[in-house]
This record gives sequence, C-alpha cells and structure tokens, in this order.
Amino acid sequence: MPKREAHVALSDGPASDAATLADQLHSAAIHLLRTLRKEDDSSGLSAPRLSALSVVVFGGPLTLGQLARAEQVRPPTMTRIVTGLEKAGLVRRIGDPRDHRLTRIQATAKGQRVLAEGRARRVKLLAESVSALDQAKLAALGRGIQLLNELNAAMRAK
Amino acid sequence: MPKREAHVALSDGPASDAATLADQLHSAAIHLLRTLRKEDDSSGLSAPRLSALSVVVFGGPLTLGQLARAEQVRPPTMTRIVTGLEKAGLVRRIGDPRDHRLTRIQATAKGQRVLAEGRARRVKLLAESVSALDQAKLAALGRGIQLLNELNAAMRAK
DNA sequence: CCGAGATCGTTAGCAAGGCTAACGATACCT
DNA sequence: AGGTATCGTTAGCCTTGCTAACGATCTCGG
Repeated sequence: MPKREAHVALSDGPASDAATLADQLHSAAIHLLRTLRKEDDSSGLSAPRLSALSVVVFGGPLTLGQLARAEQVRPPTMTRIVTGLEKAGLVRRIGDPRDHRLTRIQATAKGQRVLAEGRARRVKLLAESVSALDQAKLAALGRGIQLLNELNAAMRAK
Repeated sequence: MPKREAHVALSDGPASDAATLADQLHSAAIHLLRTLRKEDDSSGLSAPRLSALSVVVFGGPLTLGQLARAEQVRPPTMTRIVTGLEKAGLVRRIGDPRDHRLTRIQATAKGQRVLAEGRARRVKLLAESVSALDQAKLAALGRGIQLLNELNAAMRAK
C-alpha cells in the first residue's frame, strides 16, 4: 500500500491551535499505520481478507451482508473476499435454517489461529517501541490514546 | 479502503502494559483514518493519486522513479498514476535536458489548488472535534502526538 | 571513440479489489 | 395467492498492484 502524505507534517513539534494539531495527528496516524502495514505481508493474507477475517473471528458468525457493512464494502465485493477466505480454509459458509436467503460466515479453527499470529506479528514492532518508554511517557501515551478515542467518538456522532 | 480491526479494542480505557497500549493505539489510529478517509471521496481523486500528487506538490519536481520509491510502488504503477494525473491536468511531465532518460514530474497550479482544497476538507472534521477540547486536553493531545512521532521515529530506525 | 553494461521509463499482460446492474431464490405481508 | 422486499450471487467494468520484457539513453573500460 502506498504512502500517504509523509510530507504533510512540515514541523515536528506539537502546536496549540486545533487545525495544526489535527493536521499533525492525521499525519502521525498515517505514518504509524504505514509502518505497521509492512508487517502484514508475512501473514500471506491481503489487507481486505485479513480485515474481514478479523471481523468474523471477533464478531462471531455474521451474515454476508452484515460483514459487507462492517467492512464498508458492497455485497458483491464481500462475496469474493469470503470465497477467497473459504478456499483458504479460514472461514465457512453456513446456511441459516430459519431464513434460507442468508449465509452466515464463521471462522474455522485455522482462521482463528492465522489471525492471532498475524495480529501479534503486526503489533510486535509497535509494542517493542512502546515498552522502551519510561513511566511518565507511558502514562502520557495512555492519556493521548484516551483522547483519540474521544475524538473518534465525537466524529462518529456527527 | 475497508475497515481494519474495529473489534481489536475490546476495552476502551487506556492500560499500562506496552502490548495492550500498542494494541489500543493501533486500533485508535485505524478508526481515526477510516473516518477521515470518507472525506476523501469528495476530492474526486483516488487515494493513490491524491497521495502521489501530494508528494509532488510538497516535494517539488521529482523524477518518476523517485516518486515511485517515495510512494513505495513499482515504476510501472507510478507511470499509470502519473498518466492519470496528467490527463486530469494536475501534473506535467518534463524532460531532463541533462539526462534524457529521466522524466521530471511537476505539479500544475490546478494540481496545487486541488490538493490544498482536498486536504482542508479532509482534516476539517477532525479539526472541529479537536477545537471542542478544553485547554488541558489540548495540551495532553499535543503531548500524545509528540510521543507518537517518537514512536514512529523509533520504529523507522529499526 | 566505441561497444558493453547499467539505468530509466514505458508497454504488455496478469491478479485482486472496488463498483453498478441485473437475477434467482426466499421471505413477508395484505 | 400474489406482489414486494431482501439477500447473495453473477457478470462486466475500472483502478491499482505486480513481473517481464523492451527501447532509449547514459557511462565507462579498453
């Protein structure tokens, strides 16, 4: 996946006004994910498949439509992604006995294992850097994450 | 782009151990960018094109190869992206008088304008939420961003 | 000075992931 | 029972990745 706007953060230090802060946060988040994404390759799964698998594993059996909505993707796209995962033996299609229009998607044991391994590998790099921080920085980071979650909630509410 | 692991953050509050913190940070960053990405659509430019344009605007004239490396993409891919941007009138191909193998890519005035508008639109949503924070939270956010940049630098150094 | 090799961008051709449109099967509701 | 709504799939298109192969150009050793 391509880099996104490395060049946006023209200054490194934090600033006080909202627009600049928003800009820096945006840029920092992009950098973070770009770096972590490199670790994804080793899982052998493409990003969309990994993401869909993740939703299925953590969200329990879902219908294809629910999965498509969760992944912000159209049903035909999800059909193909699920077909790929199914061929790889990571998920199963299960018919609903009540409503025969539905197909429930369920993770296999292999799917759960593959996801867990991939996730661990991906966050490992970040976790190593985090654990090098001292106690004060760790606390500040925790506070920052909390604020980030607040911002996310505020934006979602709009 | 699809959602990535909304379900990873099983708890909302910050925690102290590095692995959990890393995990929550990962998840929060994903959520942030996913929300902001929705604003991209209105620019009429796809993500790869927007990103490449951004590098060209901020990084000055670059050769196609340099641009490809900056975007972590192979030359043939960049050839096509640049061709698309060129047809949209956002960049220009310029031959190098010294070395005729090179093609320099330069942003047009329209390209600069389109990028500026797109960026403003994208960060607007975030900036609004940020400006609703009180002074203490603003300071904490700034500190968090600073830490994020440190983490990014640490990971990049590895 | 010139021919061998390196470098650069493009072309050709493939796979994956996104979309819309259209369809068949099933469920629901009056 | 019949009309309508919903669900997943199929078909067909575009964009974005890739590798392989090529033509043009530069560079450097002899």
